[in-house]
Amino acid sequence: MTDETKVRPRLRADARRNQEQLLAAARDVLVERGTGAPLEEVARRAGVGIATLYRRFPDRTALLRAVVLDALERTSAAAEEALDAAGDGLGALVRYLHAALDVRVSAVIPLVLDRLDLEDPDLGPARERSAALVQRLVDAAHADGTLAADVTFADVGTLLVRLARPLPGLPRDVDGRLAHRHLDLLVAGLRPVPGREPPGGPQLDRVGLRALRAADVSSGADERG
Amino acid sequence: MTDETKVRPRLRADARRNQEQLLAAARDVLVERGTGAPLEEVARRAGVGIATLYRRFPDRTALLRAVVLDALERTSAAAEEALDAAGDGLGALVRYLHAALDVRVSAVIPLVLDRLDLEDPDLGPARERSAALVQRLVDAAHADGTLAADVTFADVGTLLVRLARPLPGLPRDVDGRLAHRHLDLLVAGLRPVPGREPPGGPQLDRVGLRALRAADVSSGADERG
DNA sequence: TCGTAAACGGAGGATCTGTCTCCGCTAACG
DNA sequence: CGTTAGCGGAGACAGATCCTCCGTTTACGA
Repeated sequence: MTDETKVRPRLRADARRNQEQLLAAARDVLVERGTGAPLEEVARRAGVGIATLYRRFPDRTALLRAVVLDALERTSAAAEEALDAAGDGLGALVRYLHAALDVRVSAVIPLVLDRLDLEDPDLGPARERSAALVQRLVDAAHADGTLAADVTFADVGTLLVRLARPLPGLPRDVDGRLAHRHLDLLVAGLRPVPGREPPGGPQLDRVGLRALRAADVSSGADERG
Repeated sequence: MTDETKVRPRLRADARRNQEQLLAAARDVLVERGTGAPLEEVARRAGVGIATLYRRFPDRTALLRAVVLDALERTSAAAEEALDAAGDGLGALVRYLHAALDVRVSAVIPLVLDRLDLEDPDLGPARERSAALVQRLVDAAHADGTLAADVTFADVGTLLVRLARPLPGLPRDVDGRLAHRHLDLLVAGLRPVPGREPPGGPQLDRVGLRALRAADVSSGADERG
């Protein structure tokens, strides 16, 4: 096994370091500039030549896949942690949301929906797993009555996207802290409030949300703030 | 005066119509694709030839300016309406926020911060006026105790941006209705909640927010979802 | 109804932007 | 200290976008 792993997959130390920096840079650039961002920008932010990027990731799709996979793994880990932790259902959900905010890309997965085949053998299961974990968090919070019954999986997911996307024009650290702050504010709105009339608009579960996305073929998704 | 106005500024009926459609299309495209979006897309969505766009707006900057100016006027009007309406402070503020959501562009001003000089003779005052009106809404809501004291002008403004930016991958009408729904949910978090511990993160007023933006020179803002 | 000037649309050349490869140089690792 | 994995960046290529020019269409006053 030592031999086995040594044979080829073992990268030279600098190569491994560069690969990680590329992934991190790609994560940031993806969130800030969208899926169409110049790869040279990714390389620059990673402090690496453009050739090094292409050496590791043969094309844009490969890079995006790697970023998304990484993000899914991280958010799944965060969700599991939240499920294990003691506390009420909403507490766990919010704990997860805070963690997911830090993994900025988690929120960004919808951005790549139309560029990547999410049903492929790697991504599909990872995505499924992540979604199932969040679903469990939502269910648990519904079950113990700490999450309002009319707040759905889709609400949680899309609210996370809204919070996680960077606000243009703000320094990154301020933006990040504001996101957590706004999540704190939002929490009160997720609790059941006795007399409140239910929120309007589409009340979508996981399936409903996915169906809508599949249906939407139009509109190139690239943004350019 | 009839003569006066007739002399030149009077556009032919079709020209005026086209101009309005261009503005509307530009608004949408700007929000969805950012400031770098192809102008041909704007023309196409407006149902107009590219030459017509260039005839009305000599360059990208002129078009962006027109869009922003229009947005500022609309949101100012909405704010005034909200101030006039009966009801408590938070009610008025929320009423304004719902209206501003529909003028999607509110979300757009931060996008153009680095492309446009917001201090210029047209934009500066319009922006000032709009901000002052929102400030009054916030102050009034603080004054009558319906808005939590630790929720600031900057929170309101940036939350609006978060809500107004379209979620990629969703049909437009669903996206819009979800935004209103999420605003409904958020409202509970804006109310003063007796025992609650204050939200963390930067508590910025209008001046503080603007200062941060001015400081931030880096990062091209274009997105490409 | 008709004439005229305003307005329109879109083809297409110029330009800009980003992709991705090739190859000489650098530095890990044994 | 030699070998070779790995690096960086110039630059040819491809595609997208800009923006003008000009023949055609249309609003509107007479």
